Amino acid sequence: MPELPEVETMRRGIAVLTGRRIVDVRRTVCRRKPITITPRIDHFRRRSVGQVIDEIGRVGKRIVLQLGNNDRIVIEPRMTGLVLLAAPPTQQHLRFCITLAGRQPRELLFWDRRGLGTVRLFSPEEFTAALGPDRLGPDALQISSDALRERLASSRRAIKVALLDQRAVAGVGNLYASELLHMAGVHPATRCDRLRAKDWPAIQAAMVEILREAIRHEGSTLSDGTYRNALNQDGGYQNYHRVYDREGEPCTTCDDALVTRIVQSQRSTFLCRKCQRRH
DNA sequence: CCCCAGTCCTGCGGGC
DNA sequence: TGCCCGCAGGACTGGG
Repeated sequence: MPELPEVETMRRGIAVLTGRRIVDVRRTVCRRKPITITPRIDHFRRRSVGQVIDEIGRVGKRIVLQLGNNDRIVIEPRMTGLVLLAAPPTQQHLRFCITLAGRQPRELLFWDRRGLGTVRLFSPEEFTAALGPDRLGPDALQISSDALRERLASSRRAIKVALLDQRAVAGVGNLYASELLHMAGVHPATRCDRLRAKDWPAIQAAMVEILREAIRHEGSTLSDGTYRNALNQDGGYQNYHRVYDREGEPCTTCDDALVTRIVQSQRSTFLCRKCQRRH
């Protein structure tokens, strides 16, 4: 569930580790099927121990630790992964630990209940191959409305499905796609090639506003309680959701129609049929 | 090329 | 009450 706002909140939470030196990396004790860590842990350790974390960034829904030797550690939380400085929610789902030299906090933890997340160490070439412009579109907070239109306007896909395509634009996931299309007043099932010219700036502006607000509230912690910030605290944006997971409740904008749930590409989409007309 | 369905994995909640 | 199944939706793969 972590999308751009949750990953950005995690990134800010661990940014205090910038400049620190790695003294160990290890898989933690965990009886479950091990998560994907590449390369093998002994090679991972050999290449990363002794390196300084020069920069802690984000690419789409991934955390990137830039090391002094230009290698990068890329942490991908996927559905249930958390990046933590504090004690994890449970010990049994703790997957990976980076130990740092010097003062507290001394450990960067990766916790993942479902185990779909990954931790990878990339050379500059591997990084470009995996996360470069061929694989990932511009960041959702940076892309212009013209660039968004150019990347999507010829597609016959539904706009909501297209916004989840990380090659088109990076960072939007299932929750915020519904939220931003509600703010933009665009029906999620509208084919991209049938959107009107004014819809693209509306979608881009809503995307930036929704994502920024969600970051300000430190992301959304859903009822399953999985997402937490780096200190294992809940986010707050779930209290401001316009449509997501609110099926049958009145629309917060028109205060008239009820929020509807539809399924697109096997995923739930939420919308208000009055505020988001089809065309 | 474009797009969809299936897969990975776990925990929770609805239904019987 | 207890059990089982389906759903949650990140990214990737294979096939139409």
